[in-house]
Amino acid sequence: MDRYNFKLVEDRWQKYWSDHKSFKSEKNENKEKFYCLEMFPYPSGKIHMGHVRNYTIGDVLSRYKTLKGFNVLHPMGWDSFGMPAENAAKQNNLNPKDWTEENIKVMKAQLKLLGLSIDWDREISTCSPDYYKHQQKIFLDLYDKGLVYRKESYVNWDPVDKTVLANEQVIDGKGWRSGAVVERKKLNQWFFKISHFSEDLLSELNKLNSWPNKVKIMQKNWIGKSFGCEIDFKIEGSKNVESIKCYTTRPDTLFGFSFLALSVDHPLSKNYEKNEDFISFKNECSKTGTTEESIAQAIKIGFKTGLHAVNPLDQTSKVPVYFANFVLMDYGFGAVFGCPAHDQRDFDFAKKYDLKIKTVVKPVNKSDDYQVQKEAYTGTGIIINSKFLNGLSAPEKSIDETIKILENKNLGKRKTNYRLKDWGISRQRYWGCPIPIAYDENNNALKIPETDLPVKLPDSIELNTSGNPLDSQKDWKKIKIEGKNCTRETDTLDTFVDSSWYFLRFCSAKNINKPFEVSEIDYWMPVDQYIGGVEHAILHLLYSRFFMRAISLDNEEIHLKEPFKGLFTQGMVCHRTFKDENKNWIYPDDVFTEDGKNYYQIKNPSKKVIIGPSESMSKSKKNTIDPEKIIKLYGADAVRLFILSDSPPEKDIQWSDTGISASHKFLQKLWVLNEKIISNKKQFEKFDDNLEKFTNQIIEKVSDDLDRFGFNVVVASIYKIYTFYNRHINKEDWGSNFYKNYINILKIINPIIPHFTNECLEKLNYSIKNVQWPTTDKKYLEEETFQIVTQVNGKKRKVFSMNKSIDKEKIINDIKKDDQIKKYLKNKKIIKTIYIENKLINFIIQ
RNA sequence: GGGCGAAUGGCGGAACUGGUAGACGCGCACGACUCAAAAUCGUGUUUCGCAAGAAGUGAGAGUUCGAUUCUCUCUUCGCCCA
Repeated sequence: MDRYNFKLVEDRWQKYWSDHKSFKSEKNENKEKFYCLEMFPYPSGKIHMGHVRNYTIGDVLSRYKTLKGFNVLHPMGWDSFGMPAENAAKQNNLNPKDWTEENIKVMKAQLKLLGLSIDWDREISTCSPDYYKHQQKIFLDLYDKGLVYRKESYVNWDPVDKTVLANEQVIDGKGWRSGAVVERKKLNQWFFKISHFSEDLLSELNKLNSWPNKVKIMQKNWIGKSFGCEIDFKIEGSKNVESIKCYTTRPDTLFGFSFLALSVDHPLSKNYEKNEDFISFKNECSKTGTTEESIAQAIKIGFKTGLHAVNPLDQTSKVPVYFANFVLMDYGFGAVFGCPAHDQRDFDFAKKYDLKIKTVVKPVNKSDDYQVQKEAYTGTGIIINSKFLNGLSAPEKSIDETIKILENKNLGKRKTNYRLKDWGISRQRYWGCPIPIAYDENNNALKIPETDLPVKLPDSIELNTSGNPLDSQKDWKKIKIEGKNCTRETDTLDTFVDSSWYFLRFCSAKNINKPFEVSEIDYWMPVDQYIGGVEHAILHLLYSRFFMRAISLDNEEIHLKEPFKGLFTQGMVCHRTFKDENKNWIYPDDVFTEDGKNYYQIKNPSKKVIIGPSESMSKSKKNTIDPEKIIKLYGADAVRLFILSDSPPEKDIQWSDTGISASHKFLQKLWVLNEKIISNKKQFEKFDDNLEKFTNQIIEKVSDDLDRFGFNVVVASIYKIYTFYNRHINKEDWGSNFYKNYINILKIINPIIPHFTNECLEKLNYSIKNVQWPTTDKKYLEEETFQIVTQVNGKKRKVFSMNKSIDKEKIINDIKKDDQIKKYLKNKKIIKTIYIENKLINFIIQ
């Protein structure tokens, strides 16, 4: 008997799949399709355990659906533009393209080691001109539809490196590389008008029944629909400004109005352009970053204009107008009315500049002379100190009432607002998709003619320049459009653009003329099951939903709004962390243990290791496990089995050495079982009912569990199957139905351990071509006997086995006569008998 | 601060619509094989109790014949937003 040689078996089947193009997918109108997609990876160098988990889940589902008779599309590609390539290239003096392509080669080989059922003929890479030329075409289409525009906007500026930073490169308000305090800088940038679809993106969330609720709620909050009021404030003290428009969600607190705050970019700032105090104030403001968080945390500062705003509900009340660093031009009208008593930010500002704090909402249980003290009161309550609004319950009634009054007096207008801002897509980087635009001498934007696409990135480039590398490419920048000398746009597209339509490209990955073929999209889209990390719950998914709408807008052929019908977000892979006595992180590979409790450094066995909590695997904490190493040690099937077992896929999983080795050992046991079964030469004649029943029931259970992503429970069933069959073959007669059932078992566990089961099936001379998921016979799914749980006053006392044919009266009478039950019923009056068919009986006694 | 979610043996977790809590795995214990160890196989394993039995799903209440499951309050933890 041979031991199971996973290396040999896995190599063999991977070669077989590759040679036979087993996972090649083609449109077939006669077959129901299933588009299974996992979020494609960034080619960072090596795959990590998160990828292993993500792609194993998708692979099991794809293989399951294939067996169920679906025409499955399961593609893979590379999200290959982005900063890491540019950074790596800078550090090692390489070309980002070479770095990226090398990584793709390595990672592709690693993915193949996992035995994934991917149609590699549809492989795409977003950094390839074959991909991004179509993206440039889509960009121009959206431009024509009016969904792309250019405006001045802030970026994070590193004043030392003289470069634009992404939000994640700003750490505690400082540049990640230089450590310099990041400033705000205004640049002309391109935007997608995602706000055009705000309402639709929000309301259609309801229809996504197969999305996790959590993700839908996150998107809803991100879009942030609010109902409020647009108010015109009369301005006194200025010759050229009569009024200022302002948006608020809390007009009901207008009587607590004590200042008007404007963004430094508010049109009114033009009047102060030459005021030196204002200029230095504006400079001060620019030292705050651009994220909402940094603005919220920054110390509130203001610049007093000397103007006054009149309270529309009380003309006698006039309050000062300030410019303030916490007001953004992007939200509302770049002006907010300050009500310090009921907004913490306004409260802080009022305290600092000694402004009036007037309480206008009191908690329900407080008296009318309630006063806000140390902090703003933002809860619900009753309106006070507000003349005709007094007594209204806030906010539910008061907001509506106030808006009505303002509208009647022509002082304001009801308005819906969205937090969702347009999507800024310009990036001042080299390694991204060039924006297909050029500018004429007057700085008018012109589209690059379609015949000139793709706008290719120059191959050789000096990356260690300050600012955007493309900007210093003098020759590349020059272009003639309609005979006019123009200069190319040197910004590239946000990499989120690349991933916003790749699922469409997979449908016609090799079409060189078009981004996609409509007939292919009609057949394959939408993605039936999308699988990925919850970290993309907002941006990537929202952008993709936007793209689908943008492409469908005014499109006669495509009318799809939602790209992903089903969504599944898997949990992270965690591992315990190790530190040495100096609190430096240590790799798990560099420690050892003998008792599983105390760990020591391999290089220094006398040094004890400090064990930290289990956290999601990350390079910075050095708690990563290299999948390739593990696959080589235990085999892909063992890794697949382990990564699916124990934890439900939506929750975090703990990586453990004992766990993976248990999976590996289990496969060895399963192999021994299979060898015993293969070597049997006996003929069996008696049909085995029990075997038939077990197998039918477990097939049904595994199907149900796979349908609801219960992979951990499926793995438990596999262990049960082993125990059952291992016992069963000790019997003299295995049953005439033995091999049929055993083959069905191999089929249902095939999605999880495909190499192993294919090998077993082949050894049984069973053709692995066109394998179908086994069907079950109802006859064997139901038991003729059932267990009836007998309770007395709700407490379990005894379990009886009964035949289903016996009627209720007889069952109750028989049970009452049972000695053990009699004990509890003796001298007691039965008040009530609760009988649940085939399940339970409960006697209620005094 | 707001939103969402979670809490079950020594550990990871199971329990579809309220109906036998602890499936399955890890760990542990005992036994078999072995000169011995590893590996492997077998048996057991919520707690208390010799037992009959009792208690038990983060804490406290509630609805119900019956609650891990439904409702309310609280505690702790996680994620997201600020």
